Formats: sequence, C-alpha cells, structure tokens
Amino acid sequence: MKVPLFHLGYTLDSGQVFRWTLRSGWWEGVVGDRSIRLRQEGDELITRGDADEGFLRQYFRLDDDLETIYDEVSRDECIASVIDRFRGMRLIRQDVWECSASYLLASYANVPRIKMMIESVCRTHGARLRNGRHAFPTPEELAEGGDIASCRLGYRADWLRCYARSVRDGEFDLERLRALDYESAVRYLKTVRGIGDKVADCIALFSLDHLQACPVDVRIARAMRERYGVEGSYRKVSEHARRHFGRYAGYAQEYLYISEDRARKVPRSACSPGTRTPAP
DNA sequence: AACCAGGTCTCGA
DNA sequence: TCGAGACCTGGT
Repeated sequence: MKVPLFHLGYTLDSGQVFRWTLRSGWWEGVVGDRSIRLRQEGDELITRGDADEGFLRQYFRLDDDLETIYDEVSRDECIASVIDRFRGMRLIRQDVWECSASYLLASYANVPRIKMMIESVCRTHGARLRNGRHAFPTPEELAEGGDIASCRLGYRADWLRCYARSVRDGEFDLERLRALDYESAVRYLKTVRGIGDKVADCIALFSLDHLQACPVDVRIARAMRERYGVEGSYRKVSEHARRHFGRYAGYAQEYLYISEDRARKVPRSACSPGTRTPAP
C-alpha cells in the first residue's frame, strides 16, 4: 500500500510498542491477535499476514497530517531539529486494553525487559497463533489461570492480575474510559493500582487519542531539564511541555524520546540549552 | 560489580 | 502538593 510521510523503522523502534522485532529486513509483530510482517520501500508499505489497509491506516495514524503537527509543535529550534532528524515517525494508535496492560508492566524496567515480560505473559495466557506466536491475552484469560509466577513480573504481577479482574468484572470500564476527556481519563486511570501519572499519560496518548498528553519518563525529564531548563514535579514538567508544545505535545514528546534514546549510542546531536524559550 | 530502567506506592512535611 | 525511600528483576 502507498503511505504518506511515514518512517516505519523509527515508528516501531520508538519505545511505544513492545511486540515488534526486526528480522532479516522485515518487522514482525503481533497486534492483538493479528500476526503481521511489514517492510517499507520508499512510500510503499509491503505487508504479509493479517494486516488489511484499513487496520494499518488506523494503527499507524496515517490520517494525521504530520506537516501540520510539525508546524504546530515547532516552537523552538531544538524540537524542530529533532523532528527533522526523525521525520516520518508517527504515534501508534493502540488498543486500550493491550496498551494499558502493557504499560502497567513497563514501570521501572527497561525496554528489553518489558518486551520479555510481555512475551511471557502472552505465551502463558494468550491464544496460540498459527506462526507459533501468541495473541495478547484478554482480561478474562489474564484473570483466570495461567502461570503468572513464571513470567518474572516482580511486584507488577499483582497489579496486572487485579487490573485484569477488575476489567473482566466491569468494575473498571474501558468503554467509559474511552468516552472521557483527557483530564478525566487520567483521573479515572489513576484509580487503578499500578497506574500513576506517567503510565496514565502513556495510555491517554497511545490509545485514547489525547495527543496533548505528555508522559514524562527519565529521558523526557532529562531532555526538558537540559534543553529547556525545566525540572521539578511530574505535574510541573508535564504541564510546561503541554503549554510549550501545544495541543500536539504528545508528538513532541515522542520525538524527544526517540532522540534521547538514539543519543545513548550515537554522540549527542548538539542542541544547546541556550535555545530555550521563555514560558508564556 | 555497581548502576540503571518508558514509575508507583507509602509516608511525612 | 511535594520530596524521600523502598522495590522485583534483568540489562548494560
């Protein structure tokens, strides 16, 4: 299929999703119960597996007008250069259940470990697919049996099982969540044990279309400190970013994230703190 | 071998 | 509302 401005590699390797791996030129992943393989050649996206065009258009937010978003968030030279470096990276629209359950596990762990935890949860609780991989388990599957102790989730195991049960029992209502505005959604999400400020923002941004959400993890905190001179409480940093970058702050956040991520290996792309702009 | 990781919870000011 | 400490576990 033909795609607009889009970079598959940056998008799948930006720490948003955890079930994709690059193997001999193909990105292989499972989304819900779809097993998919993808490869990009220019503006052509080549697909194998259970991926129809409509699904991919939704999943990769191909209807987002990136140029408009770039114009909107490019409030300073620093973010503009980061965007330029990773042009085409898109936010991914994830299923609310899979996204929330995944990020519940993501706390205080690095990406390789998060991937391991999620794979073992899928292997022990999810339906087996044709190619040997496993679907992401439903709340029912996760609430019932399965050897969750073998998944090495640490203290997250209780969080996950409790969350699955409360979703299964209708005590936590995903449909209700979907209907809420950004701030109400975050408030509701934080009633779940194991979901705090950061994870709630991730869920809001990655699965609820609240593009103003700006999750602040250690990398974003570092970027905001070093590049904008902003530090302090989660609320302070996150709200500053939201004011500074505007209604698409979540996009800006993801570009900062991937930039900080790549900067660990590659020497830092010089972006002096002097490019700071005054707060309104 | 330390230190860190897409943080949250609890508790005390 | 904010900061400090503890915390399962595996990468780096």
